[in-house]
Amino acid sequence: MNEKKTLTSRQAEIVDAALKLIAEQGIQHLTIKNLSTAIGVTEAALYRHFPGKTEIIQAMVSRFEEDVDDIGELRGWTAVEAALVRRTELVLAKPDLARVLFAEELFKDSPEIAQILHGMMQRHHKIMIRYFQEAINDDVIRADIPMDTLFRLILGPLRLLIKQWGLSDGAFDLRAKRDEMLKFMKELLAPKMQSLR
Amino acid sequence: MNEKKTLTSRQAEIVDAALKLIAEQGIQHLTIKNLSTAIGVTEAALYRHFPGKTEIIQAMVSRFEEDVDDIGELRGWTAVEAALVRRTELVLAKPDLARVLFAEELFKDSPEIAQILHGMMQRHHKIMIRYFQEAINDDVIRADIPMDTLFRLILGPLRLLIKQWGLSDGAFDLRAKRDEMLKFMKELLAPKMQSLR
DNA sequence: TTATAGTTAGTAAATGTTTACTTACTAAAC
DNA sequence: GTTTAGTAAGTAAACATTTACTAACTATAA
Repeated sequence: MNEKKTLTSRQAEIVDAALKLIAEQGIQHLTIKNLSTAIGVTEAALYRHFPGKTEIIQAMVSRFEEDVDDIGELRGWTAVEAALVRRTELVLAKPDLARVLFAEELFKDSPEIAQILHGMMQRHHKIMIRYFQEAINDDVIRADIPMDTLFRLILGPLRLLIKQWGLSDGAFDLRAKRDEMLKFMKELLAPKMQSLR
Repeated sequence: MNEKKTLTSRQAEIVDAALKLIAEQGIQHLTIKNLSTAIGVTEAALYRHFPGKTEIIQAMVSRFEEDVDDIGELRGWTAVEAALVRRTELVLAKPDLARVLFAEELFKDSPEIAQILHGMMQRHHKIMIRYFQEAINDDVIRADIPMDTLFRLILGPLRLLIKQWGLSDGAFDLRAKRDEMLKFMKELLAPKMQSLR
């Protein structure tokens, strides 16, 4: 559907700087001036690498997609856990990217970007629901919770955890809290009586 | 600590318009020009009522405080439920305000505003934790989940629910989904054996 | 009662700055 | 000797804010 847009090293550098700018100072400070001085060139130089600001933002958003999906061959609850782990590891590896990832409001302009994000969310939602269904079939989590509610009960806490971590500037151990959360989630969502099999 | 800043009717009108502008078009469109034309006056007229744009945003944020707190005489799990209900009702009653409420990133500028928001969040967190502790003492929810994790398990799903509702432009029944979520939350978080009492 | 002075809430026009973007030129690499 | 990646110096538009002025009230002193 979308062609892979391989970036030159300079383009990647620009996109990284843009990400960092937004993460640290908010989207209001993502200006051509700030971006160019962050890299150490003049404003005009950016236009050698991108046709305009919009395309820079687009390239930035597209970068999200690389990192989000793909859990390998896992399935069921194992896949759910792997997905949540993967997401927190992404946050730890690229905090700038992560801080922007959950801020869908930032891109109210430019319907193109909003649509990319929306598509990503839809896809993610679909995949997670599949894992949930498998986990239910495996009798690992209870079957009486509607899928959308289940999604919120699991992804909501994770998002809040990541947001708190970002706002606190990494003040607590994200991995530890994530593992703790996962442990309780699995226990809480387990079927009432695990007798029959 | 903070003096009550009673707004004139015109000031309130400006703040409302600002809120609406942000909710509908994002903070990028909150300009003096857009704001003034939304109200139907010239740009300069706004400066008769506020010293500058910063103060308008500040007044806007301050307005949140009125609506958030205060659950009355309730306590324990009842108070938790009431707090979550109150929040969704606020979203339903004032969608503009609500959509801005959860967008902390939008106010990275102006440390004053960030501090107001931070203070609000802290206070809210503290109150909720107190209710949780009461609910644990009442043997309504289990005692083995750390408070901060419990907070995320309960508030995370609510935030996600509201965010989804906002992004979907009110496409589903927020009250119904909230009640469903609350029902499952209470059941999931109940102590394992409710025998002794 | 009617001048006088002051306030309130507005305007039109101009300010200086910042925005994204362009043009013309240049040094070096292939 | 042409492509590549940069610069210096600009542009028009949008931005927040200021200025000088005005019309409609309001209180007060003659």
